[in-house]
Amino acid sequence: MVKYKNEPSAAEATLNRVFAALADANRRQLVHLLTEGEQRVSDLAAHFSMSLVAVSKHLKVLEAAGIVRRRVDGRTHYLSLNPEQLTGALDWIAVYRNFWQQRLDQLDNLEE
Amino acid sequence: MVKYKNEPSAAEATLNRVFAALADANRRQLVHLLTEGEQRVSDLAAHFSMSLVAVSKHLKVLEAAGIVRRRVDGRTHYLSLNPEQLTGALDWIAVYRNFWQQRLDQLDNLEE
DNA sequence: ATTATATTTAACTATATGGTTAAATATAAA
DNA sequence: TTTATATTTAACCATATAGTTAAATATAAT
Repeated sequence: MVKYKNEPSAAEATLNRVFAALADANRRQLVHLLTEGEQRVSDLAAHFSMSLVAVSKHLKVLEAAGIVRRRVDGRTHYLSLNPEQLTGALDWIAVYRNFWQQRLDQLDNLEE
Repeated sequence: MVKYKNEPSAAEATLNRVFAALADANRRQLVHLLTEGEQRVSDLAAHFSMSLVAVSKHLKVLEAAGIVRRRVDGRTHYLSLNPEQLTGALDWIAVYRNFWQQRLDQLDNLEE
């Protein structure tokens, strides 16, 4: 019997952070806003009813997950999207979402 | 200026739950184990070092997110995968992961 | 040098999460 | 009917999360 929870690999820790970052609608909205390009913290915060400090914290969560990047110019912080970081999460989900479809495809191949 | 956080729609609440459910490596492992087919709580728990009660709670989180389904037969609960529930999360990520690639594709189309 | 702007950090609160052990519930077997 | 099995619920603990306001830091403008 193989048991798990041995070592949480770096890849697993990254998946944890990426999925957790996306589990909040405000953060997903931040990702959406950043498709318009690089933006300042206060520009982003203007779209929300919560405080700028709260938005700043959400951006840190996205940054720690590697989903957004920060460029600092003087007192101003510019945030931008790093979409490649979503690849691991996308691939993980795709495997299991497509699970039954893959099985059906395999059956089709056997019948050919 | 359009502000958000007006009403958390049912679709957003579902995405919140699905992403949050996937943000834990033990739960992702449960999903993986369930690709082998319907299994009992105690069968699943045997793969982990944590208690059966803890596994039972993780299964509830996956069930609340709609990722797994439960069939009760007497005292035994059989859990199975509901992969279609991952579609919304997959689609959400795909939009943003493909964001730059789509932009590049659009540029390619203009050059043709 | 003073003031205003951009943002983070600190301190705090409330609630959620992930785990535990003990007890309860439901069903099956002896 | 007594006992064993399968699982959940309850009560609890420690840590994490999401928000707040106030203070600190860094930089730019007057």
